[in-house]
Amino acid sequence: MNSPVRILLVDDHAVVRAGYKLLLSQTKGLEVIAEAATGEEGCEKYARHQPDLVVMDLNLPGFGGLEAIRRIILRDRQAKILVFSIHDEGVYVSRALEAGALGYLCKSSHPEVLVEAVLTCSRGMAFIDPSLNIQAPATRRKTPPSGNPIAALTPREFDIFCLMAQGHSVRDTATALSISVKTVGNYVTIIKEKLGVSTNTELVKLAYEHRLLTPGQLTDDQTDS
Amino acid sequence: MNSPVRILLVDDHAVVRAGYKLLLSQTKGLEVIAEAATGEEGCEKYARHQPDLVVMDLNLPGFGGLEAIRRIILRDRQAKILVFSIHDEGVYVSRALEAGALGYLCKSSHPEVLVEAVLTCSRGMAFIDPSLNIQAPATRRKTPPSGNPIAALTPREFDIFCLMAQGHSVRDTATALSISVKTVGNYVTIIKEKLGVSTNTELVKLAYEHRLLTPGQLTDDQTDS
DNA sequence: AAACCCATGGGAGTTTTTCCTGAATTTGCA
DNA sequence: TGCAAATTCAGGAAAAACTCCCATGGGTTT
Repeated sequence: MNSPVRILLVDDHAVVRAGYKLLLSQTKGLEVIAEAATGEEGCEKYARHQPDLVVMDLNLPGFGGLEAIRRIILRDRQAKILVFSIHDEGVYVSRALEAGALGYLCKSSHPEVLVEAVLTCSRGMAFIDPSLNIQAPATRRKTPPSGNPIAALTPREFDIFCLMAQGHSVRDTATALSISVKTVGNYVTIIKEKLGVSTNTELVKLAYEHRLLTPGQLTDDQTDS
Repeated sequence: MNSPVRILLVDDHAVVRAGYKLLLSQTKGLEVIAEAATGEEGCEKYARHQPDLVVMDLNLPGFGGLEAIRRIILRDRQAKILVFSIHDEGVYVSRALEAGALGYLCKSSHPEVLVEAVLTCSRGMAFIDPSLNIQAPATRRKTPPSGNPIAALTPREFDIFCLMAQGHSVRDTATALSISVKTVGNYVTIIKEKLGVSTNTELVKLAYEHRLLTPGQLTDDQTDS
């Protein structure tokens, strides 16, 4: 505990970042040395500051958090990344670990758990929020298949599935990921086949059914008058 | 400024609440006296503590933030509610104001803006994040004709919207309605324009957001990996 | 090293969408 | 009642997206 743990915060909500920063700085030995709002910025700041730990949201503009994790890991196999997402779905947890994350927390976790997770991960140990009763996936970089067809998607397919399910067009998705429209088109075809659907709209349905997306809060007072 | 502003925080993410709490307590004169994680709890805590100001997320389990706002306002016409959401779309802003909110902020706003908004609203004045370049200040508790765009659809358009939103293809929809594929295609284009979206997938999203569809029960195991 | 999986995209043909146009029918209302 | 506006329906042409098939290169596995 001589030198503090230098942390990079990646989250697209400025206020939320500010809150975490305060929260973390409550614990001595932790220091937020940089912040980023997008995946791109996160990668860049990682390279620049070489933090001891990254606390990363998954839902980021541009290429998402998963891709950011992959890119960081690509540069630094030893990077310690703690995912801090609003999603408590198992799929996301396994995807994040698969991408190279060391820990996974949910934003609805208890604040003390955040600190605990940060400390644990900073020592290079995995930490998954126990309240997310996810059976320990053990080592990172494992992809055991399961009954859920979504789990059968490759990492890249999953990225594209997420973007498409959020309502993006093939073109937008391609732009966001900086790859060819053709590639995305081909992926979408394969994804639909793997998931057993025939339209893009069914993809979105599936995402909601599997709680990868959750309906917002626009309550509807019928035909307002 | 003799007595501090007593604040009720409503947000379903515990860590996020903890962050806000710290952030707000940085400013003297502000005091978070209660927290709630759901709409129900928010209403209950409001009644119990009679805070000077409510900082409310919209995305809440149970009945959403909007409904919570309505219920609080129903009990206390003078309640001061500052919405603090991740959404920066105008629809959400007008919905919130319509429900009775006094202010609207986005989580990606600058942290200083949060404090400013809290102070402003606590004095009973409206505050809408300027960076959300929203035009309508709209006196609160007014019901502007805006309403939801889905209500603007003609009956036939609505039929087609529903079918498409359920994941059907244009072809299937045409078959189901015994009209030409061309006709349905044209409708879909118009519907998308009316609803302000550009892809079919966004149509499905919209249907879920407006609770025209709700995620059903998962049939397959959701505990993957 | 041979065999695979994965990510990436080109080619080409098919299908869907978009945009523009025009018709028949219904509706609103003055 | 009558006429304008709105609604429903659909064709054609060009643009976009979708499919299917194939090829390359980098990793892993065996």
